[in-house]
Amino acid sequence: MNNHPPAIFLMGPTASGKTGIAVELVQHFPVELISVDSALVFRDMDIGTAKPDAATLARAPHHLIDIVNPTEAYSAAAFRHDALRLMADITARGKVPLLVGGTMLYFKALREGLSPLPQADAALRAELDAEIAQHGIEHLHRKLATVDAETAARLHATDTQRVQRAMEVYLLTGQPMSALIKQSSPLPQAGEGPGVRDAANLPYNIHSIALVPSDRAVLHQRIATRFEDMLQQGLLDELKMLREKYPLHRDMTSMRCVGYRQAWEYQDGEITAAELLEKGVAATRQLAKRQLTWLRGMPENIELDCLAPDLYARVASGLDNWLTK
RNA sequence: GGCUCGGUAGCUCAGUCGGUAGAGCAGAGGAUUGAAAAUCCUUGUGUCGGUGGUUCGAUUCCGCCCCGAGCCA
Repeated sequence: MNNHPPAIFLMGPTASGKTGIAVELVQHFPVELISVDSALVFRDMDIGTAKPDAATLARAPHHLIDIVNPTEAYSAAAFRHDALRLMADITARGKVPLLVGGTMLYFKALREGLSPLPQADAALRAELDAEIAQHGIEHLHRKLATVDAETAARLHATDTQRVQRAMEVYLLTGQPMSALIKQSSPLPQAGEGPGVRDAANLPYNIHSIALVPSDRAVLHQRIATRFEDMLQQGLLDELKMLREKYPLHRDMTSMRCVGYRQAWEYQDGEITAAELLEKGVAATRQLAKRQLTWLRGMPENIELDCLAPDLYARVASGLDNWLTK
């Protein structure tokens, strides 16, 4: 091992029970929680994001929850910055940072680092949006190919978000994104083990736990029940309140969140109540699937079945062994 | 009880002028560098309701039966 301080990752798909485990851990271990969740960052978005309630948060405070308005943008880079600062603070207090959440890109950005690319530029994105609306994304992809053939080849011509981002990077820096990435190369080279990677990019010893369901159908059932509960708890009222309180637009990041997007479509009369339920549940299942795909590609994880009745005991004993080692 | 229209992939449906069928959605797998709960890629064998008949060959035409919806009694 090395002399780096300890930190814990607790990852899992939506509805896998991460929060419950984290809240329990905080009462038995000297840990402080950092949320790794791109939706929990938004203030006033509580029901649809399954945010822990006030009583739970009082008992088990989470960093990086309720830190931006739904009209604002957050990002993987902002997360990495915030998380590194918090991890240092927590460590200085003699506690162990416990990073819990389901936004796997954030975990990856934290663990492996990010290339020094420019941050998003709202004005430029608006210009590119207009160009895409007028000429189509394939046109922008062809344009990208003339200035950054390598990135254009890597990206599918219909991947609006990535093609636009690659063009944004080029226009902001005058250099192709592919070249900028190579210059910095913070990502691990072939042959490097995870230990080397961690040490190089994240100066902590990581105990990384992945909660994965042994039976997908059971997770799907949980997801359906949970979405029904959200509707009962007033997801639609919450969205109504949000739309009154903030100048929201449906293509803002916050309003693309699972549940809110479908609720918005319902409120605008585009889908029926039955479709809202069906689409909301399906979108949540698809989110869980993508999260599980990420986890499969992270071999350094300790995998535990999130459906196991003694899940907390398993997590706790593993943690106990690791911390006292 | 009579008439009409339906019964095709998990769901909603298209289609085959007779040569055993295909879309959307869902599902599954994958990608993932400042929007990531985003964005995108790949993936469709199912007694074509059942059973007889006509035919070289029926999911397709005909008869009967079953199920559903509607109308008339």
